[in-house]
Amino acid sequence: MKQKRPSIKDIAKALNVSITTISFVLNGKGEERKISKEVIKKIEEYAEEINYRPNQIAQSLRTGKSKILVFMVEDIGNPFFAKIARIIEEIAYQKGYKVLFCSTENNDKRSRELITLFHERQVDGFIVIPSPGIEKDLENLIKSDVPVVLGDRYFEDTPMNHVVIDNYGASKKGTRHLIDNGFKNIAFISIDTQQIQMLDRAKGYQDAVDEAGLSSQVLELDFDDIKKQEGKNRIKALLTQNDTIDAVFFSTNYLTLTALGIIKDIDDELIDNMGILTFDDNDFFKINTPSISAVAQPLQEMAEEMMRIMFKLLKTKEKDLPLIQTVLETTLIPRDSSKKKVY
Amino acid sequence: MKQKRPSIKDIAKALNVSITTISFVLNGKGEERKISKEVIKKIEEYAEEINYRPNQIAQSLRTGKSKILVFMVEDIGNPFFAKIARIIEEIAYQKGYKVLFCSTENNDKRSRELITLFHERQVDGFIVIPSPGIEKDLENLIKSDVPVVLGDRYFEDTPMNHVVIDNYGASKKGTRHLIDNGFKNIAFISIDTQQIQMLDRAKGYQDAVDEAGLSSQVLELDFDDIKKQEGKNRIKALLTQNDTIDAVFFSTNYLTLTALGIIKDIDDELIDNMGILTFDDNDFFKINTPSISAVAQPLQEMAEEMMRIMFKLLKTKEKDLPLIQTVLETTLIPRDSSKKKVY
DNA sequence: TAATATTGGTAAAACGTTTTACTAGTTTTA
DNA sequence: TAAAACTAGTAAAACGTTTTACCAATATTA
Repeated sequence: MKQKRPSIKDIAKALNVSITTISFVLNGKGEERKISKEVIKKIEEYAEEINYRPNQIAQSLRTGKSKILVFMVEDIGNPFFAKIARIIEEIAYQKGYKVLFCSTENNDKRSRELITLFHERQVDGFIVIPSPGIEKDLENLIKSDVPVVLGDRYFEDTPMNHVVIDNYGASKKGTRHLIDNGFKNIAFISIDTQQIQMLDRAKGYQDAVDEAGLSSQVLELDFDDIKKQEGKNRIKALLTQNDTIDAVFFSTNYLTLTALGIIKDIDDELIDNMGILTFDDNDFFKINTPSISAVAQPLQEMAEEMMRIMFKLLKTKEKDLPLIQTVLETTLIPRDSSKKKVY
Repeated sequence: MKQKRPSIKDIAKALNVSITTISFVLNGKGEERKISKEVIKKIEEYAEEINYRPNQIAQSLRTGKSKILVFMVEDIGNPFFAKIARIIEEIAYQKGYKVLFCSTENNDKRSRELITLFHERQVDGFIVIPSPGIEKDLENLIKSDVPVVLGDRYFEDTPMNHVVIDNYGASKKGTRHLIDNGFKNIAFISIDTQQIQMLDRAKGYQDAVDEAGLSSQVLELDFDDIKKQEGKNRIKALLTQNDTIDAVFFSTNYLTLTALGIIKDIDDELIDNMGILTFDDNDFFKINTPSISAVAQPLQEMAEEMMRIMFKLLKTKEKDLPLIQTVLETTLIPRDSSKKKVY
């Protein structure tokens, strides 16, 4: 027999007190509301005894709060995001929040639908890796008092709370590393997008190359083409037609895997003779032969900082909290793929 | 100015009809309840015009349904689960459901807490990769009419809906593949657990080896030790102290990464001279040198089947639907790491 | 001693739906 | 032509909370 969960009403009936009193006591407002010690004790004990749990849906309906956060990423199947998700999940649960994950595919339409969907569902806050064109939608969200924290990138024209890495610096440092190790003709393979994180990475590369008096070589792929033949062909073309290129720097993790495959495909030796550096570390890079050098983002710190901001926003009622915009540092992990080549 | 979302009441006021009528119409019961065509049209048009969206929280409170599913896995940061999660998410959204992901760490206590938590939150269904000791908890869930679908493993003593792979067959096939390619002393590295999927895999290995008249060599690690030094040491010990081993078969993805690192560590040539096969494919195995052979699970199919069962359960009111227990086939992907070695 | 303040609560509205039970008027049936 | 059936709706309860506004009884103050 499926018996229903006890509600406040049941307690009221059993103890012969009003539901108001019970609600006050159970929300810790007993003292404040001058409820006597005995009544408080009685209620607390009974609630414990029958293992009473408030119905969160009812609470949500009444208060407008759901204790649910949403984490919007490009693709939850991408280990980079999955790892961050894991940390966010952990922190949220500790504070009594749950997290919904969703994948936007970096697609504005989809992002918009998801935002609307979750806003309607009264989620309490959005942590989002934004697709390029949802600036306005996020602005509206913020206007209607929903906490929003951006990760990985931000909008130059619309200041919001965010945590990002120093993309320019990281990219410059990475490029310099390749230069320092003797590479003279470094290609930069990236995504064709106006998103700030990619622009900054491109700029870091460009400046480092310029300062060293070397020439630059940039290939920008369409986001949707990466995994398709089209994208593969373009990478292959770059690497085969231009045989002066002696190193490549990949601007983001989902390029690297595809590209490594192509490099192996072209020529088994190529991977050993070419300098390789990638943004975003991955456990496999360590064990690959050659092991792949990477610019590692501080996943743990990023997640922690995003959540710190989120909870700050959730706690305060003030609308005009000063923006928090955190910039974290990356770690360059030099491995075999970017070692000086000796001939 | 934050203006509140229109509710049914607002429509009622504007059109001068009762909220009952509106509810009926908006739920497609207009005809059935004999509401006139004009009224239906009027309501639908107005709802459209003001972009009315029902408040799902209120709906949930009233109906007891939340349109939320939960997907419980060992670790959402593990690409194997993250990939499945992605597919499940996709299917769920198409049907108007949202998905909460959570990581159990294969820990019973944590799993139990999560189950309680979500049950209280009225999630509509559980898709779960169960930790070993939560049989009873899941049983209770099912008794209180909550749809449950297990994935990856099941409980022998308590039949539930599940979708798994043919672990025995897959493991046997994999072992045979190694044998066919000339390996004579194949070690099986696995997790020390009584969970059915692992037992079946061990058995498949054992039987294949026995049938070929070869000797077996099994190493079982503690789940919690894998990433710690303790686990690493034991793998290392096996591979170095016993130098007759010419191939290893890893029973699950999270072993493989660690172990490959160790193999590289022991001796740079070792990885080329030893046969390697692993359960669970990964994009990196393709591009590793040597590329790693794998027993690939049909992620897409698994997710689809779990969701098919879930929706079947959600749709029916009948308590005693016959159990659906699907067994899917794996694909052996032979790559360089399991090729015949020629000396 | 009359007005005021404090103590220890409670009643009822509200959040936004769904759904059951009802109704007044019209049409059909016998 | 009286009863039955249908049409086109509506009123109100219910889901389980939180919170505002109130109250009666006692204690304090002027």
